[in-house]
Amino acid sequence: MSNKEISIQVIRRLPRYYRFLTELQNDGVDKISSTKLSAIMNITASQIRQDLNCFGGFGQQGYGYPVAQLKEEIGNILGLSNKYKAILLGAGNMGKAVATHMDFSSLGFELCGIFEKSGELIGTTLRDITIKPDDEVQSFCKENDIKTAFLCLPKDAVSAQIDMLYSLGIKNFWNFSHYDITKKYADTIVENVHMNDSLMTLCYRITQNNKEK
Amino acid sequence: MSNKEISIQVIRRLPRYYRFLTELQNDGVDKISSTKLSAIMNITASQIRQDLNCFGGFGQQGYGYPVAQLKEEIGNILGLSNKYKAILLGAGNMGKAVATHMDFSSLGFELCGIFEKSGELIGTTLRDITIKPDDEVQSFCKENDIKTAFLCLPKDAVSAQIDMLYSLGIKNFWNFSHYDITKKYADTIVENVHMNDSLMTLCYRITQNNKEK
DNA sequence: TAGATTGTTAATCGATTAACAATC
DNA sequence: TAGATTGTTAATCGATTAACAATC
Repeated sequence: MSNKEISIQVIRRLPRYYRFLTELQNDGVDKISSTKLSAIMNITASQIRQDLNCFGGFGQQGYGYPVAQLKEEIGNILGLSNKYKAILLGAGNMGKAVATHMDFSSLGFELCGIFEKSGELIGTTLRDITIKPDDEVQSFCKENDIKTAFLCLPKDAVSAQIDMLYSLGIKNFWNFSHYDITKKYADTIVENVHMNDSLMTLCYRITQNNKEK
Repeated sequence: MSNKEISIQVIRRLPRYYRFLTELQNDGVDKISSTKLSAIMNITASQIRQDLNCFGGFGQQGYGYPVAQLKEEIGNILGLSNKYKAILLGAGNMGKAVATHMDFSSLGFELCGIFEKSGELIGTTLRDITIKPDDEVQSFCKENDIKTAFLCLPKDAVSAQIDMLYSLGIKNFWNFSHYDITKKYADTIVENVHMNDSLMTLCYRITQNNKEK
């Protein structure tokens, strides 16, 4: 397996390919050329071919790409058939949204536990998972060999918990806070969802657009 | 005002600058050099100077950048002091999280209305806003001159509503669905929050990391 | 075989980094 | 003035696009 580094730009496009291929599959399309796909996805055919060839030759000259197979290949590259055990910290509105919205099993994860700092939420359930108090995180992670945490906590709460999580061997994070995990622990894998940043960007673009008129 | 196009990469870094500057300000720091800031933010000093100079010379040779002033400048560039009126469609878990989590007024927006397709949520309140039924969207937007919508709906629901929203003159979207708004209406401004894609990327990186061992 | 479309190399474009003169 | 640090130009690096030979 040749492990030449794939750029993060390419990786971040894979989910989008996967999504469009799933749609094509559902529409009963069984092959597609890079040119046609490029029209659907609003990117260049060159980029599609370059992207896919980072991982191997999935197409067939003169024919195109087999939709179902390509989708599966991309799923494999992403590792979506894994069941990485994860816990969710924070069962507030964001945690609730994450727990209920995401189809973890088709995204490579299994949500095993949900934790809250205390209060009336403890003991209630989300998606058949009983919310536990924070002070059980440690024992739970050890027992269940948890390596991944979804952090739906405010920044300060993350800051207060991160050392404990790291010491438990949890090094993979899906982070909704603005706490900078990588800065403190360089050997972690962190995907951030920064909703504030996204909304600020929208604000900028609206503001610019208004100026141009 | 010279309007040479600023690259989206630069724009997407502005919220992060803003965040770090806010922190520095809270810590009572009143000036900072690009070199020191680069160490804190884990980027190069060159990039900081290049980024900031897209918008003007905010620094002072031999001294550095005044923290409070620079923060304010970036806030102005982003347009955070605007109060763009927006409605939220979808008061499910994600909509609830968005409505309660985000401090819209410091992000350039004002949340004016929340709408749900019907059911028991209608009439309840979120952040002092009474949730209204979908069929009032049209009249509400006209009365209140709404130009922006936050879409916390599943893809199919967006697909069913987008023409109506567009016809009302709503062209700015904060979109949590995987519906491709820009593809249908090219003259819209859309910021997507694709949580699935983010989690898939995390999955990929974990999978890669496991392989390397 | 002829036509189509990939895989892949080469050219272009743009973003990041380095260097340094300007200047506080 | 000397030291520090910006603003800005130049160099480098990497990503995207174009082109085309390989091949189904």
